Amino acid sequence: MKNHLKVLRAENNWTQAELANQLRVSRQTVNALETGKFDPSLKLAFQIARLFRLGIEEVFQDEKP
Amino acid sequence: MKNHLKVLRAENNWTQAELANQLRVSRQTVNALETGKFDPSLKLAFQIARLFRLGIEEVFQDEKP
DNA sequence: TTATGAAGTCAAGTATACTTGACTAAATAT
DNA sequence: ATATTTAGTCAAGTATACTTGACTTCATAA
Repeated sequence: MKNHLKVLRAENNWTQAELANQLRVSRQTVNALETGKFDPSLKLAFQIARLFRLGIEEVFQDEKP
Repeated sequence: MKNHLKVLRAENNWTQAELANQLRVSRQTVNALETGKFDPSLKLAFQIARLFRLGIEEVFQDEKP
């Protein structure tokens, strides 16, 4: 699963900690998502898409569908 | 998180086992999703949306956004 | 009536998402 | 030169997604 989180965050000039606060997850979770350690839950994916006012498919893309 | 899985499956006249096979998950997982026991992973949500040729937001809806 | 298929559920186990706390390294500010 | 901020990472723990195997109940078929 690919995501554009790092780019979207950069566009908003947010630190990982600031993004984490808005999503109500830990800074380490944001870092792990950006560095591809794991994929978010569906719930968190919804929150992220909502925050950036995008569709889930715009933020996340299935690599091997 | 709400989902329309049961309706979508019914529209296709599939059993839970048949749907599970296509999604490559267990029958119990499909049942648990339909009966609201838990939400799918983002990966599985993508697979489900893909199978029914819908967007993720059309199949799943965040209850308390 | 008996058998079979489908849905629902439970227990116990494994895998993955997410947490807290701590530490390093690099960049930036003082 | 020193202090602070940010990103990245690790370990250990908790929460949730998903598995297998078994069992019950209901509906329909033989």
